[in-house]
Amino acid sequence: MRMEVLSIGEAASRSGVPPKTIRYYEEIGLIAPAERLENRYRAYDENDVQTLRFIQRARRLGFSLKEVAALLGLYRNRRRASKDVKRLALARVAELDRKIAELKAIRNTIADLAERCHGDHRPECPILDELESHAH
Amino acid sequence: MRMEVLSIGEAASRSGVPPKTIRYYEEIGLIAPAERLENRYRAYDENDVQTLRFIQRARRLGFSLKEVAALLGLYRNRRRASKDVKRLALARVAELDRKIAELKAIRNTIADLAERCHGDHRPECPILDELESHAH
DNA sequence: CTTGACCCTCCAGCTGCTGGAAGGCCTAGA
DNA sequence: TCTAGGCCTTCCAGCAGCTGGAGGGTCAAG
Repeated sequence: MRMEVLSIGEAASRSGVPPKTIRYYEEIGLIAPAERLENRYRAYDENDVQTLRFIQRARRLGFSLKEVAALLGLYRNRRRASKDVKRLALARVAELDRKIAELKAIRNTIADLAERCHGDHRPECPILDELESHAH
Repeated sequence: MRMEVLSIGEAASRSGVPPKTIRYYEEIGLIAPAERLENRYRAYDENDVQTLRFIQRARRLGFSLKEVAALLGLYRNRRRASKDVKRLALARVAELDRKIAELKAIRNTIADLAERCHGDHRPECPILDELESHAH
C-alpha cells in the first residue's frame, strides 16, 4: 500500500469525517496528532483514513466518544479479548433498548393526546389541559 | 386562591423544577423574570408553580425548549387554535417515530454483531472487523 | 499576479442544564 | 450576642460533540 500524503480535506472526503471534526478528535486526544508538512499542514495516510472510518462507523452505531476510544484501543491491541468488545456492545444494546422503550412510551402518550385534539380552529385541546393538570 | 409568596426553593420543590433550572429558564426568557422581595430574593406564587409544572411535563414528553415556549404561548392564549397544538404534537410524534426506527436499526446491528462475537479470551470478534471494513 | 480554494489557530455558540465559588441574608440555638 | 447552617444571590465553567466564523497563511491555476 503506497502511503500517499493526504491533506485534511482529502482525509475528510475519504473518511466521511469533516475537517473540523478531525481537528476536534485530535484536540481531545481521540486520534494522535497528525504529522505536519513544512507549511504546517496536517498530513494523513490511508491508515489514518481507515481509523477515521472506524471511528465514524462506531459513532453511527451510537457509541460515545469515550466508548469509541475504548474500541479503538481494543482494535489496535492484537492481544485484544473479544470479551471486552462484547461487553461494550451488549451495554450499548441494553442502553438502546431502554431508550427505545422510553421514546415509545412518550410517542404513544403524545399520539393519544393528539388524537383527542380536534385540530381545528376551536380552542379545545386535551394536550394543553393534560400538560396543565396531569398529576404525574 | 391565596397568593402565598414562595421562595425559589419552595417553587422548585412544588413544581419539581430545580432552582438552578428555574433561574436558567428565566435567563433564556422561557418564563418572565420573577418579582423580587426587598432582599432581592425571587418571589413566586401558585400560578408560577403551575407554569413550571406545565413546562416540566412538556419537557418530559420530549418537547424542546423552543417547542415548550410555543406550547406556553398557545396555552396562555385564550383564542388559541387547537390546530397549532396538534401540529406541534404530530410533528413530535413523527420525529419520535423516526428516532425510534433509527435506534432500532442500530440496536439490531449491534446485537447481531455481539451474537457473533465469542465473548471470551479469544481475539476474534466480528464487531471490530465490521467497524474496520464495513463499506457503508 | 491575482483569484479562489485550501489550510492554520482561536474563540464562540449550539442544547439544557449542572456544579462551584464568593458573597449576602435569615433563623435558631448556646 | 454570636455563630452555625441553610437558604438566597450572581457569575463563571463545564458536560457532549461538534460547528461556524474571524483573521490570517499558502498554493495552484489562469
